[in-house]
Amino acid sequence: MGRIKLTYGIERVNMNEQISQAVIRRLPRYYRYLGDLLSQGVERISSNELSVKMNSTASQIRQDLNNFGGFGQQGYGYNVKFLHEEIGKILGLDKVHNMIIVGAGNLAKAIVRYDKFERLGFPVIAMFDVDSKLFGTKINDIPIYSLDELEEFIKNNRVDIAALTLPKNNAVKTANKLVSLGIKSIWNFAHVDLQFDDEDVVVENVHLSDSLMQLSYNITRKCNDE
Amino acid sequence: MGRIKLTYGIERVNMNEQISQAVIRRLPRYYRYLGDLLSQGVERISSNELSVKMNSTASQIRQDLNNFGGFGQQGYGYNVKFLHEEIGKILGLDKVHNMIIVGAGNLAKAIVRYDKFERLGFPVIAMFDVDSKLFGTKINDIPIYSLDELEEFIKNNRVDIAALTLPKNNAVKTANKLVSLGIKSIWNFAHVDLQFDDEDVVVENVHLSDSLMQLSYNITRKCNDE
DNA sequence: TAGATTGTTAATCGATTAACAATC
DNA sequence: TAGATTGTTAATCGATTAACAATC
Repeated sequence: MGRIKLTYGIERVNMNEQISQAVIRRLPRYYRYLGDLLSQGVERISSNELSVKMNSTASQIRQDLNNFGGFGQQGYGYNVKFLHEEIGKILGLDKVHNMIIVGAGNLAKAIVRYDKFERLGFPVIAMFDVDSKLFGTKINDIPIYSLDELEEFIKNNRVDIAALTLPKNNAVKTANKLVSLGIKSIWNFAHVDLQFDDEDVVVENVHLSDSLMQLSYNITRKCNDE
Repeated sequence: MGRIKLTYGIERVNMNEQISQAVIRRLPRYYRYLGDLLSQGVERISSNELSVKMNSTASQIRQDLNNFGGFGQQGYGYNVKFLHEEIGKILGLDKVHNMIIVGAGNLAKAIVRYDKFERLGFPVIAMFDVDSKLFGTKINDIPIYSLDELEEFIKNNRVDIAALTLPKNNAVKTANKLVSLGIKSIWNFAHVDLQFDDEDVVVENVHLSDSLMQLSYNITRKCNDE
């Protein structure tokens, strides 16, 4: 089911065509829902059934998926296991991405102790901080080094992602240092938008306080509605 | 500057008109940039100057702001302090929102220890967990109670927001319980999309692994580009 | 006043939804 | 085969950008 379409699908994929961020934002969500279906033992699903579960539309799901290829089969729908795997590949989850965390505070601790990321293929291999009291200690078996050791570490280890969990004022400086050392992707939790001239560097900004303010806006709006 | 327009602006505001989520998502960002300008001592700014700083367009900024009123002045631009305050009000930051955290794990610890949220008007007033070893202990002076005490606590204290930082499998059940106890807004970190029939309940889902997968997609895409 | 910049309308662009022929 | 459901084109909707008269 769908296997034969795979080759066809893959051939159709044109990674150079720009795919909208709106679509990309939805991919992890598809992945999650398909994972849930998989663990429930569901074998196949139609775009319509999935749209009901996801509070979306069948049209949107088919459009989104067809950006990457034809993963379904007329009259049948989509094979859950196959589609889950394919979206995983699109998201790069078939590869391991080594991660370091810069700034060994509470958020870093939360990330390193949360096994979900490791299971998805994003193991934390080291943490860095400026606080000398932390040097040599470990959290969840992951060592904390001095920021001064960053360069050497990056030389000797493959680092795919650097998570930045440090105060706003140090974030830009540290991010620039990371990029100058060859880091190509940054998962930024500092409350500042990072941007780089280098087109090769990708950044994902996570602003928890922005999220909280959005919630607050919606609370406020509800109160003012009749 | 702009003061006179204020009354006019406020009168124009129609909270019942639906404002798009795209606009709302940008509000905290405006608030942040204006806050930075404020602390830099900048007094006025034009939509064009701001658009350069924010990597946006002057048109979009003016359109966004005019959803809520006319905050600027022709020939002058926007008064930074005034606009910052006004956006703060729109976001509900002029009020205090008491927050509880359900699930006293590492992420909860990170939130409660991060003073930024308190400064924005979102103090954590209590935490709850199922682990009896934690009952009666405190983190950052905030007490941890048993989940069984939730009902009584909510009766005796004003709780505006409940942050959910617990495993996926307990999240839905706990969220339903919270809503049944009268909680109207949930900041959800569990890896599941929460939804409620009750229109009054607002939810903000924060999916860190979705964010990480988005980053991963962009890494993968870069590699495949020529 | 002249210059600058807003608020706002109109034009464009892109994303979502609808429809349906293709096909399993 | 008949029924179901995709892949894909066309229509619609909404969001962004451009333009400009209003006005400080």
